[in-house]
Amino acid sequence: MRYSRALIPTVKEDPSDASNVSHVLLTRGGYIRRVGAGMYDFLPLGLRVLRKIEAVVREEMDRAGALEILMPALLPAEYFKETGRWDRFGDTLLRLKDRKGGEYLLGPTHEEIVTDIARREIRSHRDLPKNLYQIQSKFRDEPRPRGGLLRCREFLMKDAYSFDANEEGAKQSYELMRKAYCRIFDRMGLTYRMVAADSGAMGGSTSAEFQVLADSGEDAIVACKACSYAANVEVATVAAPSSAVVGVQDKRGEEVHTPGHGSIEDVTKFLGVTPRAMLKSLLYVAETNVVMAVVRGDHEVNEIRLARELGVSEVFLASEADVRRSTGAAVGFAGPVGFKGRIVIDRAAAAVKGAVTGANKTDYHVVGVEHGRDFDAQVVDIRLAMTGDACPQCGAVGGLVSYKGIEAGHIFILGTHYADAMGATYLDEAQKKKSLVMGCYGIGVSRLVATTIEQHNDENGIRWPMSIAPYHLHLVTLGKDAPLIEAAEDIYDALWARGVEVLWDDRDERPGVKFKDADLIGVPLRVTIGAKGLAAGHIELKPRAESDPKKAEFIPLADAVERIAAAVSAGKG
RNA sequence: CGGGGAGUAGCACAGCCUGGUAGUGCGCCAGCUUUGGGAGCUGGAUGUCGUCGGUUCGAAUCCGGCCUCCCCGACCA
Repeated sequence: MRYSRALIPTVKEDPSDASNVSHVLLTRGGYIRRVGAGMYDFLPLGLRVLRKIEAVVREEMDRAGALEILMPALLPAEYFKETGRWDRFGDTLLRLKDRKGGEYLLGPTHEEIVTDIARREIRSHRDLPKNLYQIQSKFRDEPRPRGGLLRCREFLMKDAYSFDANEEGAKQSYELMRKAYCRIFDRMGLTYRMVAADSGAMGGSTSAEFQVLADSGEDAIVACKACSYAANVEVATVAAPSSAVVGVQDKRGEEVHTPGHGSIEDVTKFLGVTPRAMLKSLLYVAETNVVMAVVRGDHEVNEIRLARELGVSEVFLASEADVRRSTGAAVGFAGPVGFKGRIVIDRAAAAVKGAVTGANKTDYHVVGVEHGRDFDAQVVDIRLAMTGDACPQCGAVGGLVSYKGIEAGHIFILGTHYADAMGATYLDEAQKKKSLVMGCYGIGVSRLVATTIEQHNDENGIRWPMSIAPYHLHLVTLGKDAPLIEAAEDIYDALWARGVEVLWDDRDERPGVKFKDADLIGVPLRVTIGAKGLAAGHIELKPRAESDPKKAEFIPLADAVERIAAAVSAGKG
């Protein structure tokens, strides 16, 4: 593609509405434009990247034996009513009506539709296993779209659904997908972790998230340095504390005046104790009851684990009014000693001797408190795992490390939930009717465009991995003399003939403009042809990853095509 | 849904407090000069000031309703 004929509207200034790197660079590099909240145009460059990612995903899905189909994005409501998700999905579902008042939705995911295919077309155990997938636009009325392509209301997703005769078969299908997913993310050059995750409300028995590590990620995960353990903090467990933390020993249950010091940070400074020696008491509303959750001062409550321990589906942090009502004190002064109500305490907090905690009296704390001696509470595992914690799997002390991740893929074994709800059955060898056992496997294709940039960028722009770059090579010509243009045309044609996708900046622009745009766009290899070099019989090759412009490699004109083609195929991996 | 912020030229923003008919930079167009890391000079084009209503002789500016967008939180296969 000749730049002069392309549509690559690069922008010098950061767009005002972009808050993360990928959104800024995709906009500045002329890849995407915002149409509305959570809706984007893919301009030519953006679409090329999207198609490259699709191609990688498609190749690996096909390699794993999955069969590509295409289901509609516009769906009749009846299918979602059949499984109850018409109601359960709530406001996230984009609903619409046709001229006759019939109810429809834009598909947020396609379990119902694919299960309908299965119940109509799969009848015998001989038809199994099957794995059907599609790459299709999905629609979700997100409460808050954000991050450019990272969280959209319309986005492109690859969703696959496996059908097996039994749980054992489903596990094999799941394992195939797990391997395919690893291949996909490896090929894209991403640094990621496969983590244990919350199976969600859909009743999945086995599931894993593929989290691409990036500081801008919305998900928190922990992984062990010493073994394979990795989990979303929502489900991560922590090895029980091996030794007690000792705080203030010479006092027992003494009240101290701590005027205006309600936060852990304030109190530790004011009293000269460490956060580890404090008990942080948080009040939660579980259904209609107020429950106190106590964790160590340097720990955070894992609300998902807390809800499970309490046997409810979710918990909410109590309002200021609820806190005052149940403790008789302002927020910041709650404590387990003398608290009237249910108390649960994290194992680590229960092991603190001589702790400092709130006195349930505004502006007062108690010093020298101990679980079991000064108050009673149910001991549970309710804290968020964090860097430095012991690994729950191998026990390595300080083995866990926290990361931020972007969820790029999620694989589940669903069991017979949908098959049961929709009557998707098959006949086994004994002619017995049985429910199909399903799995589902998603990859956020459009999200991956942004996710990759979150991991591959520098101060000058994007640095695409070769496998999904919009072009393999960015050819920059400096000058417009006939011999130079002819040399460029020869190389350009020869490279395309060799399968190298070349973007040729043939614009009548100053060198600085061309170099800046090249860095911003982020094509992995750059070749510069200048008058001086050409006179000396060479061109210049520089990888985008090399930030020092002086490190460019000079290549004799005669070897150029061969060398570049080799560099491209090497980069393709 | 709670809290905060913003809608003025293609983009980024100033002007608003203290009402008098719109400006800067980038980009765009033309010319001259320039040409290895976002050039210089000269000239030029471009605005329903988000929208509806109110106050006023007069509204980008003051007041009210609505819409949209962004950020933090909540939410989230």
